[in-house]
Amino acid sequence: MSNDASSNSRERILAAATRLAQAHGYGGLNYRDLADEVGIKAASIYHHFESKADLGAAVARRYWENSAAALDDMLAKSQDPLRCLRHYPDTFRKALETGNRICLCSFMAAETDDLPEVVMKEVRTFADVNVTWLSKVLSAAAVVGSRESKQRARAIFAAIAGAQLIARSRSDLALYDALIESYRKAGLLPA
Amino acid sequence: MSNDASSNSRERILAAATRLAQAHGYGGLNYRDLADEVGIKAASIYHHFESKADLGAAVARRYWENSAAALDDMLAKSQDPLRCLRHYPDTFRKALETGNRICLCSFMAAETDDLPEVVMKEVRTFADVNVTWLSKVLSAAAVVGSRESKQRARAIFAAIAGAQLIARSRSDLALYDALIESYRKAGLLPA
DNA sequence: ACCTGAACACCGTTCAAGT
DNA sequence: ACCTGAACACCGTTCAAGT
Repeated sequence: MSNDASSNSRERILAAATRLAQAHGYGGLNYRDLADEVGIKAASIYHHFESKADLGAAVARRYWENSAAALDDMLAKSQDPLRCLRHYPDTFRKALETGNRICLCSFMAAETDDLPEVVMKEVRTFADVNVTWLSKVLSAAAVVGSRESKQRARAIFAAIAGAQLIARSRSDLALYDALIESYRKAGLLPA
Repeated sequence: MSNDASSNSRERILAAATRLAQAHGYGGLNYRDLADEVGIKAASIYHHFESKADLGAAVARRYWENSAAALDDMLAKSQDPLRCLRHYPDTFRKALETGNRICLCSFMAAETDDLPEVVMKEVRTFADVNVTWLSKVLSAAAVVGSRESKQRARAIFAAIAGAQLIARSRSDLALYDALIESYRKAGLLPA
């Protein structure tokens, strides 16, 4: 079984750490608050993760794996790349909806100077996953030519990360929606 | 005189704190490193700023005041709103050029949950200053109608903040330039 | 006024001892 | 196997006490 006591604790640590890091960053994530949420003591976390760097890397890896799966799932189910493209901003909206959080990797991108390399690597992969998916979908929907699709994918990803960041600073979900709408009007995102 | 020992210490603390916060955030800004850069002891900082919140607010206020002055100066000197709009991304590029730093207020926007209200207030003002200036210049250059200028201004500000954040995570100045170029191609920024 | 030593609270981490 | 109390070395923050 994968659902024995060990993997359950590990799962719950990962889930709580993800939530905390989306609100406070890697630096602001602390073992005592994390342990409190899971219902164990800080020292017990070391039974599941060798170090904070190890935990941070596992959290970020999990984050992009889930994102990649959700995006691929959306595309497989709808078979409509343009529709997928219209729904892409929703995945970032959810973080704001849930306690005004932001994308884990956006926060970690800001923390570049203080991030262990094992964590940084996963942050970069999150961006790669998003850009690769967007590029494929942009091409399939014929929004841009295949030669420009990666460029445009990067621009969309960066712009949405920025919109999420600014909306968080105002705790204003409507601002996020307005920014996405502006991107559509301006031509960055397909209407 | 404004250049006596007191104001010099204060100035040097502000300057060093700004640089540190652009790289490590408000949470990652620490008094010992800050004091080392200024050549005093950590406790001495409290003679110039009542608390870390007070210092953070002063730093952020200084930051948007300087930005507002620089933007107004650029517009007054060139008298060419379209030219100003083309140079706007350069002001964010400079932070990346200087030790891969990002906009102080972008980092602080991520830290929303852990920021004292006095600091948060200045962070919001930085965004307001930029959006107001962009809105005015967009209108003057007739890039968009005056009714849509504020919407577009917000979109440009958010997108550039995002581009800076992503470029930092890759330590890649060329990526920032490519993102700005993509924004122009897509129609978000005037070519 | 300007500065600092020293205390304080908190951090990630370790480890012997518990179940 | 999983967990914990207690301790460790360290660090950011604060304040009473110096000059």
